[in-house]
Amino acid sequence: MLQTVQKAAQVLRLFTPKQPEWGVTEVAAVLGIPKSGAHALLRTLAAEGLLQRTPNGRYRLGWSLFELSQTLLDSSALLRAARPIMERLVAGWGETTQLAVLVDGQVLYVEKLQGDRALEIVLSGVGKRLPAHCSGVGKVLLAHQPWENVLAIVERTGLVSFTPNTISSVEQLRAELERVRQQGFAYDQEEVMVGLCCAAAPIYDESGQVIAAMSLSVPAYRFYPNRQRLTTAIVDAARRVSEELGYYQEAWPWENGKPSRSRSSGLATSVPT
Amino acid sequence: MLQTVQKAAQVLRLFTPKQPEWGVTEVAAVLGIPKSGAHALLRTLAAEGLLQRTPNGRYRLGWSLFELSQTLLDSSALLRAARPIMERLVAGWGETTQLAVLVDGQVLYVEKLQGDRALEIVLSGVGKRLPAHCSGVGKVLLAHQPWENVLAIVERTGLVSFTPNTISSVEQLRAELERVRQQGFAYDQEEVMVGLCCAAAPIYDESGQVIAAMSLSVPAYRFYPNRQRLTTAIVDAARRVSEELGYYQEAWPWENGKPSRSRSSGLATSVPT
DNA sequence: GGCGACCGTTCAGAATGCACGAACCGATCG
DNA sequence: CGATCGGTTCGTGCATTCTGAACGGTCGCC
Repeated sequence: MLQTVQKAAQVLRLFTPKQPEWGVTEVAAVLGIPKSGAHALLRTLAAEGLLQRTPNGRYRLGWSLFELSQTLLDSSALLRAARPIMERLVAGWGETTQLAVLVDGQVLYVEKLQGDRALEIVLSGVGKRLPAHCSGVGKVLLAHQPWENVLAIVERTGLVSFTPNTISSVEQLRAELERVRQQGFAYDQEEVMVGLCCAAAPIYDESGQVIAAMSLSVPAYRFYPNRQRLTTAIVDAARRVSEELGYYQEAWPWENGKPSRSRSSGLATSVPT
Repeated sequence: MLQTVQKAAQVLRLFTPKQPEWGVTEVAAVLGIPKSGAHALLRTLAAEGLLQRTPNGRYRLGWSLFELSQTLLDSSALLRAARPIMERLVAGWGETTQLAVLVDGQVLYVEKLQGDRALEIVLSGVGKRLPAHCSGVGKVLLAHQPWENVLAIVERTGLVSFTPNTISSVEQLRAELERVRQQGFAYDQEEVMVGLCCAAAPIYDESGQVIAAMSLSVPAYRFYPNRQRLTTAIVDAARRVSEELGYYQEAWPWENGKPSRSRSSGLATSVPT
């Protein structure tokens, strides 16, 4: 694990919408490294285009990151597969649908399509992160992680409470994740914001790994009466995306680890690399 | 210049739309480093979320890059300032307008608004790179670089010819950049694609540095009759963006280097090396 | 207007962490 | 069933990075 690269990545992660500009001294202070080291990191990253210098000698994120991100999106089967299905979902329900992945133990929202009946959800947004324990997509994603990973995440970030409904104990979380894994979907019942609910379902890639989660966000008063229909809608949509990605299940919510390969020999071999 | 970080950045740059997936052995071969080294780089980058693993053990770009890119866009005054002005430009002319920056000696397109009268320009596109010597925006950006930088870029990448009009000699380039710098705008007269022209102008930040370029792309048969009006339109639009960014010029296309602050002792003033 | 504090940058010595090649393991294909 | 290819691991020696102190420019305060 090359520590120099780790530190470089740490430096990149410092740059947030709230603090998009950093100086050598600040970085050194926050990371607890000597100024000269921080300087070397920043300077190298800037030379590589991952950072750029401001007129006053400080640093901001560089355009290379934009290029890399575009390459990622361009080559990402996930977004290509999910977008049209999300559009149909929004057209049918008029609610907001979101697509998210797990990054570093947190939920990263990758796509968000807003419906005409939808209320504006300010907390989540494309490119934004949220803790995983409180949202529908977060619980889906955590549920398909090894429990030891989940524990490590929780120990690192804690279980921040957004509303009285937010999961606040590890035991509660363990039970909830178990349920989510078995039933194949998750609810967020006003756990991140009072009055806001959502139903979320996992998206599998061709190897059976859960790589993303999709959700329909609905105001509470429209959620509870329609829970069943919402659930089937999001589960079905997520299943269609998974199939688009090359995941052909025999029995659906079954054995989260590696379902294919050994089960019925012929099937897994037909998957193109 | 931390070489480990340099190599990590090199690895990231390998991932392109054409080859979005790499294995350890390939990376080691292309970079000329031992497999174990490539493995360490890839593994670390993946652990940091800058790469992700595919089901078959190879590597693709990771979602962290998407997050960083969104942070960059969110905090970028350039795009915020340019977009509305580009929209008005498109509304007025019905032609395509583009915004580009210089990354690593090449033009990186950052925004592209297509007009209703416009022909589809396939070569350029958001997140795509092109050589700088052949496009309007590229010539504008090069013109405001120190000539030694330009030389280094040309020596590294050569002067690829797209059409008979493409600049193909260093002397030709030097003269053209000199003209562009003095007149404050550049034309691309079918230099990248036969039948396609554009007019481009520089965008300055508050310190007087050229940080981007804007262009109007027009089919040749509409370009030549309207060249004068196109020129004033794009120059004016770019000037408005610059002013939005805090650049208040006294006399406009004048003294490319560092106009404000100090006149005589001006060379080493703003950014120390 | 001059003094001081702050910040980015440079430098040289010291040890730590990376580079390297060989060996391991698992999958894939003939 | 064996051979080849790809990803992974491991231990050692050397070079690279880390460290802390000093430099020089800029800004703000007195």
